[in-house]
Amino acid sequence: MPRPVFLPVYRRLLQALGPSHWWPAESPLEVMIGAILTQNTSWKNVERALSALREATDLVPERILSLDQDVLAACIRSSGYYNQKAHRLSLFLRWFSQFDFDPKRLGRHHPVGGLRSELLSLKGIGPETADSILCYALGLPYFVVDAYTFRLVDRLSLGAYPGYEHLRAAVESEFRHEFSGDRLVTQHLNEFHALIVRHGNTVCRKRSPSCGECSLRSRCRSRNGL
DNA sequence: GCCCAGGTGGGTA
DNA sequence: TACCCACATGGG
Repeated sequence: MPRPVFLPVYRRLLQALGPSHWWPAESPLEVMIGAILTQNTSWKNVERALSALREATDLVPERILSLDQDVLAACIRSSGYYNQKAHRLSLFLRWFSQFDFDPKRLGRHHPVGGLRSELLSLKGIGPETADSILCYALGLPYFVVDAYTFRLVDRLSLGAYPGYEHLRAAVESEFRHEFSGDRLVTQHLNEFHALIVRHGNTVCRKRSPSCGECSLRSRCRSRNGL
């Protein structure tokens, strides 16, 4: 096993920011819906959309599916790309209905790795959305790579990872080696992604020559945070 | 007015 | 494989 590069960053972020208790949602289904709505969109706008959708349907999946497409789109308008996302959300929920909207049943049904492939086969579910669902809704050991993660790897010169899957595999491999058991690995992968997002969109958002708040200060400089 | 935000899919060379 | 573009709102 080569020298770890992500674990030191993880520990510094955790020490600087404290635990995250992610994902910000009340149920696995809400995590799944939020994961679709937050595609290329700020979380603030997603919260508005979730509130409107909750108002209209109580986030009961059958009720969401019973809405007309244009009504659903109107509910989630604030999250942007509302026509596209209304369609994606319907496709996803229709697929999820075969498991009676039961996350546990969904987790049990598939062999290792099979569930991820099946999620990726759904229109509108790409790698980041799939891994968000796997990690934060289902509690499975997958690391979520996002724009912040690529930026962090770049700013801190953590190495060359050509593409999403390479970076995900590298982080997961390091964490699997460090922590034992899926439960613990999941917990730390969950926390690492959460810390990266929190660091990216709060602490280091401002255009400053260094980040005085976190332990990445010496290298933490960029157009946009990290 | 301009840039960006916890992406994804489709088209073209 | 590597780019390009559409999709769209709301905040700084």
